[in-house]
Order: sequence, then C-alpha cells, then structure tokens
Amino acid sequence: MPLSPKQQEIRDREGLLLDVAQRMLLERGYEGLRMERVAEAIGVSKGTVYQHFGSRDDLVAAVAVRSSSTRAALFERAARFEGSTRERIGAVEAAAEVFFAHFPHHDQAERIARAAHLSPRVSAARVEAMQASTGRCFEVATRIASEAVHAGDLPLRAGQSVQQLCVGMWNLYQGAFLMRDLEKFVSDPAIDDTLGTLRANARVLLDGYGWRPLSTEFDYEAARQRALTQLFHDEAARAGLL
Amino acid sequence: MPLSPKQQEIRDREGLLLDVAQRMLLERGYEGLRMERVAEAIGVSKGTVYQHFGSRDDLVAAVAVRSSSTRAALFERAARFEGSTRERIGAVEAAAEVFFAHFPHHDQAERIARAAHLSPRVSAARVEAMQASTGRCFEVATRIASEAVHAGDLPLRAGQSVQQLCVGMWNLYQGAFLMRDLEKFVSDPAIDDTLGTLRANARVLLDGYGWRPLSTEFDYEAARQRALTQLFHDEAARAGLL
DNA sequence: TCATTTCTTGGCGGATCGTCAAAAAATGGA
DNA sequence: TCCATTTTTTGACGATCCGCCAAGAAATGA
Repeated sequence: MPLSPKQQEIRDREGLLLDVAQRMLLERGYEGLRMERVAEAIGVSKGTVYQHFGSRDDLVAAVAVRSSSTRAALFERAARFEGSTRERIGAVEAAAEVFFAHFPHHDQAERIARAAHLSPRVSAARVEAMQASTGRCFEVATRIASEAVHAGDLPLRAGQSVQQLCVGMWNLYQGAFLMRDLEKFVSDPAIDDTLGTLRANARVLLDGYGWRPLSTEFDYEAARQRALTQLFHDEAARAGLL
Repeated sequence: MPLSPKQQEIRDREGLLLDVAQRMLLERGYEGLRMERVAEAIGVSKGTVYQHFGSRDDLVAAVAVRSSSTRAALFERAARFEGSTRERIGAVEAAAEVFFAHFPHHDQAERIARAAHLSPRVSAARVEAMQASTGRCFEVATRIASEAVHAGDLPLRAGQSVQQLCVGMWNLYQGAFLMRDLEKFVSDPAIDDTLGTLRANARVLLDGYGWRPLSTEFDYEAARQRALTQLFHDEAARAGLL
C-alpha cells in the first residue's frame, strides 16, 4: 500500500537526520554530536529525534549501519562482474575502493559505534543490522573464493580456508581506514597513497595464496578500470578514481 | 636529584589512575568512564584527577599511549632476536601476539582516543606520544625489512617498498583486533582463532613478497616458539601462548 | 464535522564535565 | 620547632546535555 503523506514525511526525515548526524560526527566527533542540534538542523524538536533513535548511541550506530549497508550493496553489485574468479574478486576490491573514497566518515562512525557497543543503549536490531551488513560483504567474498577453489583457480594448502583468505583481505582493507588517520601526521609514500598500497598488498596476498591467474600473468589494472567503468562509473568518477 | 616523597606520590598516582581508567574502559566503555568514579577509586577528589589529565578524552588518550608504548617496547625487544631476517620479523610478530593477548583493552582505548582526536581536549603532547610509539613499531619492522633487502633475502619488485610491506603486516595485525569484536557475534573457525588466522595470513603475505626462506622451506612454528620462550617467556606464559 | 489515534513539543529531573576560590598540606629557612 | 611561602587538594558551582513524558497539536477516517 502507498504511504500516507505523513508516513512519507517521517520516512524522509529519518534520512535527513542521518545526514545531519553524519556530518556532525565527521566535523566534530562523538562529543560534537548533540541531539538538540541535530533536531534544530532539520527544524524539529528533540523529542522527535528520539522517536526515530532511542538514544544518541543508537543514532551513531544508525549512521554506521547506513553506510555499512551501502558498502554491502556495492559489494553485491561487484559480485555480478563478469570474468575470471580473480577478476571478480578484483571487482570487489574496486567496490571497496569506491566505498573508501566515497564515505570518508564511515570508519569514524563505525569506530564510535563499536566503542559504544557495550552500551545497552543501542537497539538490538541496530546491532544485528551492523553484523548483517558485514556478513553480506564477507559472503560475497567467500562465495567468489569458493567458486575459485571449485574451478581450480585457487589451490588452498592444508589448513588454509577461503574464510581465512577473506579475513586477510578484509583486514588489509580495514587497515586502509587506519592509514587515512595516519596520513595527517606521517608523510611516507606508502602511507600517503593509501589505496595504492592497499591494492599492492592485496595483490601480493592473493598471489601468495596462488589465486590464478597471478598478477604477474595478467593485467589486473585494466580489469580494475573496466570494473570501475562498468559497475561504478558515476561513483568512481565523482570520487576521482577514474 | 631524588624525588621528594610528595612528588613520588604524585607520580605513582598517575599510574594508579591509568590502571583504574583502563579497567573501566574495558568493562564499561567510554560512557562508563566517569571522572568522579576514577577519583573515588583511588581515594582522591575529582579536581586532583584534572591535575594529571586535562579532560576525560585526555585520560583515555593517556591510557592508549601507555599501552602503545608498551607495545613499542615489546617490538624493540623482539628486534634483538638472533636469526635470519625472516626469523626476526617473526619475532616481531610474536611480540605483536603477546601484546594482543596481554592488552585486550588497548584497541578500545585507541579507537576512542582517535575518535576524540579532533577534539581539542586531548593535549598535544599526548597526541604526539601516540604517533611516536606507532612510529617506533614501524621503525623496528622497516629496519629488519631493509636489512633483508640488503642481505638479498627479500627481492622486492619494481614499485614495491619495505614501507608497503610493513603497512601490509600492520594492517593484518590491526585487523586481528577487529576480529576480536566479531568473535562475540560470528562463529567461524577463521574468526574464532584470531591469532592463528593472523599468523597464516602473515605467512602468505611474506611468502608472497618472496621473503626467504619461505615458510615452505623452514619451520617458522619452531622459531616462533623459540622467540616466545627466549624473549617473552613470562608474558607469553601468563597469556597462555606457550 | 468530530472522535480517535498518532505525532510533536519543550520543559524537567538527573547526571556529568571542568573550573576555581578557599582550605589543607608540604616545603624550607630561621 | 615554628612559620611564611609555595604547592596541592578539595568539593561546591555553573553550564551543559541526555532522555523522559504529559500536555497539546496534527492527522486520520468514518
């Protein structure tokens, strides 16, 4: 059934609130996020904000969930890329890069949300949503890796698993967010070019696992460009990745 | 000159305050750290705490700095391990494991401190100390990697650098902290055995860079045990790593 | 039109942060 | 030992913010 005007208004408002909260988190940090200010910014009163989010931590978590879901959607879009299994995991990497460039605030919100994690003031549904969107990302990656094993592209040794490989990729990727913090203080080529370093290390890791064709046998830079153009043209262009 | 009794008392108190703050952060998170409670816990008043730490965020940052310095010291101890360059970087990995097991609160504090980073309420000296101790860790790793290049153990390709490799290792290691959070919610062998996964991926990465002898040519598990026993016997035993 | 339901408001209680002037303790020379 | 000076501690205070909730406003639908 169609939403009544009022219901639509409430729905839109939730997005506006998240936008405002997101900006405040990025600009002024956790302490700088004031519920009253958020309310003022979109012309409602504090009580109304609490209609949407049960607490400040819940609002922070909601910001994290939204961008986290966006990432999962990008990953799932990447999963539809056509090519070898290794080209397809490359498309997922491209999705990660797009997200990284497009949501500079995300790790800030997520970090804060996790720090507030123990807090019983974050709704259970929100916590679960957070887990779920991380799970979706992992699922995309593990599915491709499993296919690769099945197709004979990825010869795992004893004791290795696709989960392990995916954890490794995920960690390299999460590390890029940490590097971005360091950028502000340390000056070093490897730290300055965060995404380049991420790509390089991901290549070494996948080559190390023996995921064929190896980066020495194939031009993955071209494949990456193709993925960015085909799958994420608008976002990549706006983020300056093309 | 020797410290007067009063000065010594003040000095000791700083450590006690950090101990209390550390425990509260671990048990109750950022919101659970109350300045008044910290003061009460060691029998002084709130004002005295502010004599040591200019603000709550500053106290959190100080907790992070202390454990971060401890990590740097562990890394530097690892640097004195005798063996091939790859065995020595393995000793650094062992140091990272010891720290990981011994300071479960650290990433919590560091995450919060970084989130509060923009806050002007963290003293500049503290921010710098944080950067410095991270820098010390990197220095240990890059020095060993550089030696490896020089000795011909580590044949870097065009475009690769020791910094890049160290960033990769650091990211894998930092990722372990993130995995620890996930452990609470997801159940998977690769996530459950956080340190095992870290070791496995580190091996793949170093093998991928071609750091000889490769893990297929040498028993690094034995080397790791030797490093733990020789360098970190007490800490490793207490953390259940031996 | 109006009764009912849903939503919004803004003030209030409770709690914490960080300050500061007054009090207490420490210091060091006579 | 005494006491003037310096250093340190205290805890009440102003300011701020969170989250609640009862009263009022708006929307709904018969």
